[in-house]
Amino acid sequence: MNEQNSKKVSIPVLRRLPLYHYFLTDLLKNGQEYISATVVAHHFNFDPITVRKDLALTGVVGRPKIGFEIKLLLKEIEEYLGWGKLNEVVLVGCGDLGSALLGYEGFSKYGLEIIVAFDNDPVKQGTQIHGVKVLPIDKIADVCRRMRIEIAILTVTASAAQDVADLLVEAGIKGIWNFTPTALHVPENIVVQQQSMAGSLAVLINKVRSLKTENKTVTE
Amino acid sequence: MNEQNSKKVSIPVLRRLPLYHYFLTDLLKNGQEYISATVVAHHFNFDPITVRKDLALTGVVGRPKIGFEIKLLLKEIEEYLGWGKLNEVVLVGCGDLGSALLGYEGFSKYGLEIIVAFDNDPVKQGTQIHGVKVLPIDKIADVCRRMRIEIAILTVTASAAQDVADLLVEAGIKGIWNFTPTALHVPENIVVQQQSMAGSLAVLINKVRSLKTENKTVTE
DNA sequence: TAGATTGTTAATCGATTAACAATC
DNA sequence: TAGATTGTTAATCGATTAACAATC
Repeated sequence: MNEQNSKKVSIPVLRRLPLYHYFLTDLLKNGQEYISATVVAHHFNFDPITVRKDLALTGVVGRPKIGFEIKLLLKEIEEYLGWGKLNEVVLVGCGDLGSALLGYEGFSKYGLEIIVAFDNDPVKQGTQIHGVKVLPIDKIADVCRRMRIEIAILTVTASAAQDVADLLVEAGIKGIWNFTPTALHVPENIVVQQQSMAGSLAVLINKVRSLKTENKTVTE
Repeated sequence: MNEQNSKKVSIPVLRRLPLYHYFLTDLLKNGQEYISATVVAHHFNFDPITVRKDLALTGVVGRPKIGFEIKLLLKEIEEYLGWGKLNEVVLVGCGDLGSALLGYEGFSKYGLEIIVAFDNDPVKQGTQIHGVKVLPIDKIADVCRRMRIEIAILTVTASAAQDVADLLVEAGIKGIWNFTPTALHVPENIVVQQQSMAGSLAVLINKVRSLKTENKTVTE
């Protein structure tokens, strides 16, 4: 029944599904029961066909003229993205950004729970930030192995990034969400997800700029 | 000479160029003068052809067997991405995430300067966070128009997002970097860049998972 | 019934990867 | 000179968009 897990999934789809989920949750809260792909598409300014194909991946069958059952859709999106079983992760580096992520309420909605944080500042060690306990860095291997943690969020300084990544790999981590600008070198069977602030910004600046030249060309 | 600005630029390239820039800056600091696309590719685990094509966009000509002049490459990447003229932006919403971004040192390196922040909390108004002055929300239109601000970073709560976006559009903003999970509705000539934390996380979780099933299939 | 919406197969578009001659 | 690396044209791959019959 859940055969689609074995098929390769496209990255753009993985990015869109959480957006749908957030939107549908809101609709359900307001008492709505059904939604058409057309309406979802319009809300996000996506192509309707794209949305229909995305929703088809979840296996939920829609009814012509009526649309998809929201409740079912939410359940299957969660299943598809693996939010069913809470993903327990750790965070390393409790600076400004790390602290902000510890308090980011979106995560719990998205099947993610930060169960412990690490920092090398003795002042922070033993305290709690947004309800998450902070431990010394040298406890990483012990904690991660014992709790079978697979994913770590990396928010240390750029210069410490590679060293900490090495520790995480050593501790059995399988995926690192890298918020530092440092390119990490890890073994082949470890996944690094680069969260490049500068990259996103570059895209935005470019779009705004081409918007302006566009207006110059199209004169009407 | 700078004819490439009129051509459409691919988004993946825009995301990779800042990564190269960061790496090359480091090399230059260490006294290196030339770099080959092959070495850059190896550092980021990219295909060498991809890097060569990306670098070709800047217009810098490499020398076979030697590579590209780093100094020149940095200059042209900055030119290409529009980092020459500092991009002055504002930030709205000084919660945990907003405050963290106000202190994010990476931005200044990337041609971006947050010149003022806004928040509706009277306690924060008039103070400075990481050296950036915090003003009341109702000053947005005034400040943005006077300083000809084009880009805003949105880090308010999900429920306030659309209202603040309306204010920003009214104030003449052309691009919004949206860190909230709310889908913004704006006029056609306004660009919204969605920073979806949940999306990135979904991608990472999926990769880690397919890694495991892969290992199960390939038995050796 | 009529018409909007679904599900699916085909066509387009764009990015990545491959191939190879040119060059220092 | 020999060989690594560049620059460029062609082939592959995958995602988005288009077309259309099926259906409630």
